[in-house]
Amino acid sequence: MKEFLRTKGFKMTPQRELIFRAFFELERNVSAEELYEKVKEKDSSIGFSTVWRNLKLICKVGLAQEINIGDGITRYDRLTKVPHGYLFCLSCKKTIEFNVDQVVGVLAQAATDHKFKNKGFKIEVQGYCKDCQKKKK
Amino acid sequence: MKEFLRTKGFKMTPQRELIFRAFFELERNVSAEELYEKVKEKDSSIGFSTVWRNLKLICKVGLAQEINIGDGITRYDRLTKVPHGYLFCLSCKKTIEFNVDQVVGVLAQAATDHKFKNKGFKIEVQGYCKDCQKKKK
DNA sequence: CTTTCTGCAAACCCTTTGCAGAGAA
DNA sequence: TTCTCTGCAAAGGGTTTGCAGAAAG
Repeated sequence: MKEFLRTKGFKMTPQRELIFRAFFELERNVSAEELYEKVKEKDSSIGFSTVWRNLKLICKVGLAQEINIGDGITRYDRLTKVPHGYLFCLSCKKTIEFNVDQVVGVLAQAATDHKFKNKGFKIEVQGYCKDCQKKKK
Repeated sequence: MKEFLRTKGFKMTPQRELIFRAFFELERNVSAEELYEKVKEKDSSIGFSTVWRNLKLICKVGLAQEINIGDGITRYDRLTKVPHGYLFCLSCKKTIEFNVDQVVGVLAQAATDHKFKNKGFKIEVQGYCKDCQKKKK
């Protein structure tokens, strides 16, 4: 990781490492605020902007992606295999990734049909996850 | 339209009518700010919050949908046939709708596979539209 | 009359940025 | 030493809301 960052022109610092670890250890997407809270448990002196800037950095080097459901909060999700869709739970805000191989072809075709230069997909299914459906009952 | 709103418990006013007209006459999505500018041309006394609240109202009654590409600006797009995908131009911010009949089945299946209660899709292809590609040259 | 709507101004709240000092390389 | 990084605090900037008066039904 340290090497990876170096090749991109960034340095490694204790805070950075802490933030990266916390982010990648989580199995769900997080907002800057959430990750900040999580990281503060281990280093209470860390600043919010440091977390925020590192989240942006993670996106910049291509390891995560911002997602936005329109509630005004930007969340960050790990970018693994590309591309993939999300099942976004409107209740707990967790995302479940799913394969979209069968879909991208259709979308790429739609882009081509309109002479549109494709730069990326965002495929989202909003609803309620298994767990949240149970809780509501 | 007036009748439609009445059945939902809302009143019709001159401002409301002006805003609705302006919104539906536009062929592209708009931000609250953009629609406000547009509406002010016809009635300069109208307030921004009136426009904003009516845009929310249009969404509430199911005639439009908020879209969000992550630039911090909420845009509103007419909801015609359902559902449909967007080609979203990162340069001019316009959206081009396209048919997603072939895709929704796959997404619905993904939802079912995860016991996820589907409440809506958001299918977006980000990139550059025909016109903006030309301008860049 | 009663309830919703409007316009203004201020409050909100998450996101960004400026800066000076600290820390990597 | 040089350049990036951090923490704090303040600025930004779109989104919401409170309120009193106006208007619809």
